[in-house]
Amino acid sequence: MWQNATIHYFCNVDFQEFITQGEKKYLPNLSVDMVIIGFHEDKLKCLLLQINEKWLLPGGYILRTESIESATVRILRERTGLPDPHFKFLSVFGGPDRKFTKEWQHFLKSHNLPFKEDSWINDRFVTLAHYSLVDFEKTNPVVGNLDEAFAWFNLDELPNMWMDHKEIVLAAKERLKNDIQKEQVTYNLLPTEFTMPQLHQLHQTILDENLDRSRFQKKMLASGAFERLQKLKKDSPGRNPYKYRVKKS
Amino acid sequence: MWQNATIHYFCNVDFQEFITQGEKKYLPNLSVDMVIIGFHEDKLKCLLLQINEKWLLPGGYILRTESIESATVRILRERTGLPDPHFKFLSVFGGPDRKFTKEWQHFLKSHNLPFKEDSWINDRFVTLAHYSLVDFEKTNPVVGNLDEAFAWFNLDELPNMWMDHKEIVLAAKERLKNDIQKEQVTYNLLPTEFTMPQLHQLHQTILDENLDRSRFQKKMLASGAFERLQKLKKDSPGRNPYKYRVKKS
DNA sequence: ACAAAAGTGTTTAAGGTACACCCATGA
DNA sequence: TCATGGGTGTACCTTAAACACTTTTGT
Repeated sequence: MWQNATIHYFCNVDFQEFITQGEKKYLPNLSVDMVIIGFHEDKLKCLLLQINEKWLLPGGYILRTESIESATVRILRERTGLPDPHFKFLSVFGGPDRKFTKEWQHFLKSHNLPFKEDSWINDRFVTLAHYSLVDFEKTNPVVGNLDEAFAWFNLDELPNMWMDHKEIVLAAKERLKNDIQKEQVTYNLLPTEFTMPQLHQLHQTILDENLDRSRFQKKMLASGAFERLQKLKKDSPGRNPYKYRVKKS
Repeated sequence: MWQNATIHYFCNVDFQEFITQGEKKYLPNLSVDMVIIGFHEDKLKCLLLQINEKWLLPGGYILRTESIESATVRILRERTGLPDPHFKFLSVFGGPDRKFTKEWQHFLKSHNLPFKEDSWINDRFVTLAHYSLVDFEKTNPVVGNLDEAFAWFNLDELPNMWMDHKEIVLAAKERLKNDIQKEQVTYNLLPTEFTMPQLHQLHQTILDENLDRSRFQKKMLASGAFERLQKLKKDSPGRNPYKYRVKKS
């Protein structure tokens, strides 16, 4: 179901500081959540973190001194190890009942920590959801202070998740379908050197439909966005495909 | 430069309540701003409010008990009188220095009210910018408690505005260009019954380019989104155009 | 030799573009 | 009857779609 799940050794001291200092350090009632999407074995994968059985999106809060973009980059770097991660704004989620009171209560109980109803983390949160397309192979996920593990989930086999986090993932999935048609952004999901069959498969997976191989190739090449490199040596039967790279303009 | 400018009689009592109660009533550090766009005399117009010489977007704060959508609708209704206004999320603006300290200080000074540096309205604000397309003729703008006047400005002749509000308007203008191509949303800018030449002119104005008359008409009719009504009686020379209405499906 | 995989070509349909033509109306 | 504005038609080009064909590779 997931790979590279990592055990996390929870630190009470860090958490206490998070609770007591957070209210001053961060903008209240506002969070950033990241749908981090990778592509592996012909499937779209989403990076999730585990807290108390349930899973949630990587995310965080906005320092009073930083912009939303800075916060997003900071959070992404912390969780993926990527120095210059791709990301794009997705949507705002902010219903009046969007509170994580129960989740935090459960978490604190399981760690024998005192629960305070009026703590800032129990207040209503408006979240700025983003999505990030990453190269699965280059991504080295790291859990946060509170997380027990991380895992890559298939986008169509999501686990039990916090609050509306599953809804956010599905919104990102739909958004990708729209964005892929126009923007080059999608190539972040592949290594810098890739073959047309790989790109073809990626598009088919994202759009969840079969695309004519011939037309796809011609369309991509006609766009002029790629440069052809040497051929790839395969072990499997069949012709060796060319490798391509996104043209740097 | 503007029309229907309305004098506002400022009420100290209302403002005091706004300052003292606002911190409890509203989500802190978060606002909603609206780019309200109308179409009049072949020009796109934007509804702005005046406070102390400078102009700003209609906007407001989010009640702790309401969703962002509710807040947006509430603010729109208050300012336009429209019962069921169109709106669409535009973008988040939230740089670390996005504070209106100077503007409020100026405002308070001019009304002989005490200025408090640590008031919640002087803190950093992340704003959720939306745009709304309205029928110019049906819109009855109403100023807010603090505003001196309202006015419709041409989108390409914007006045001196608060902070990044001009940037937000220009973002909406660009966004319209993208949205008009796919969505029927744009017809909110016209009366329910309109002619093809009117729609043609609207599209040309939004896209800021000439569109082939013949092709435009055929494309619109081929979309099947419109139903033809009786002809319009004109006083000017030339053939009488048909009126159309968006098909209710 | 054969199957599998990758690359290219061909035919047809649909839609975009530019422009020409025709119709209705007021002065 | 002429200028003006509105509606429709046509020829040309580009792109989409479906499918066929060819080349390269491992077995």
